[in-house]
Amino acid sequence: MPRQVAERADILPKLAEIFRKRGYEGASLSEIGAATGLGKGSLYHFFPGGKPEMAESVLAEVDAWFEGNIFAPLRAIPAGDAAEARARLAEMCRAVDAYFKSGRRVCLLGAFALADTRERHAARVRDYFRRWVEAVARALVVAGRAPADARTEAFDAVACIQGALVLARAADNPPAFAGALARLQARLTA
Amino acid sequence: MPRQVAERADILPKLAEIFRKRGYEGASLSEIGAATGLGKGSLYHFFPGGKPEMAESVLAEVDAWFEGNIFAPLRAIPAGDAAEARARLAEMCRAVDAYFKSGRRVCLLGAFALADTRERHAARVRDYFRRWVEAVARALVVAGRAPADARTEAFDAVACIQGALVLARAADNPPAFAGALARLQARLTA
DNA sequence: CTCCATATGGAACGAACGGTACAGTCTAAA
DNA sequence: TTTAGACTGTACCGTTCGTTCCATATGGAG
Repeated sequence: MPRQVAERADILPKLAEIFRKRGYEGASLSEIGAATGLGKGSLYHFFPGGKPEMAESVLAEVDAWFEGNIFAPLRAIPAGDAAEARARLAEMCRAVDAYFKSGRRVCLLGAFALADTRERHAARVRDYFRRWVEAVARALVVAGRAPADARTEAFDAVACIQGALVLARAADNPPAFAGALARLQARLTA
Repeated sequence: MPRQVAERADILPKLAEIFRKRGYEGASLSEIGAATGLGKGSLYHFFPGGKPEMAESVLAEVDAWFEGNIFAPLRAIPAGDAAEARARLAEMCRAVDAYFKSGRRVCLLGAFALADTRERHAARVRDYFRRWVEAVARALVVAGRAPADARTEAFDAVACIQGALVLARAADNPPAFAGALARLQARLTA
């Protein structure tokens, strides 16, 4: 194999960062080139499908991270182990706080859910949030909630996270996100 | 005065609708022209500042609507009248549900808080959410909460609304928004 | 009717867009 | 040392962007 100066995997985080900062439509190829340090030739070498493929790849990577680090651990809680369920829900809050850098980072899928790219990535965004809510609901059932209550509480929990991100970003007040997460953790593990 | 076929006030709702649907960067002048039924000449006649002025005017109008219909009523609750405070908090939930068309409409300021236009409209977005949270907190204090609790609960309430909008939009499931609002109302008026 | 400010559509503009083409650079294997 | 092919920068393409400009239409005031 010839040289491999840049890796697709190295580019994706930088791509994610610029899509977060500028949005899909707002991120121009020249900006992307500047942010990644890659010329258009390299960009189109790694992403022959152009900007749509870049965005899709970024979403897939973010989705995979959440699937592995957030959703799967919640789903894998042994039935009946309420204490473990509470522990993993608390761990979710910690991991979410870390991922979003305590409110300094925006949820790309949340932003794409609201903005112009809704149509384009609707299926992936829908699936991401569905799996998140279902994983939390599963954990809450193990923790002792009635299934119906667990579902609404899980919805409200994920909504709380997303809303706190919006408000923390709007107020430019990252600590507010951490505070909201702490209260959420208390509610979930009550 | 010569004819006035179109009014600035008539255009703003249509502008808001297209910014909601396509985002700031995604909404092109030709789309805006098609959506409003106005040529570029008319558009630039009403908004000499171009697209930035259009967005700013829309945000100002939305902000004014919330100020008059949501924030002010909450702020104006007579001190000590806990029952009235609960009633107006319930009325806020009803008005919010109506405004967002039960989850079929997106919060423009929330979307702008996350997306590419963050820098441009940061001050207005920050002020909007700050006034919202403070108004709810004021009502909660009158309803009997301790000031510190009222502040965090108000933050969580507005976050819940914004997050529910994100999730309802992502899942393409408007009723989920109404459900979240109903639960929020129950919590606030408890 | 004549004015004239207001309102309007659309042609035209430069700039920037996303995307393509390709010659050139470099490295690992032969 | 040669060579195949992964990588890279850049010039360039057609398109569309936001904006400007202007000829024209309109309707109340004089």
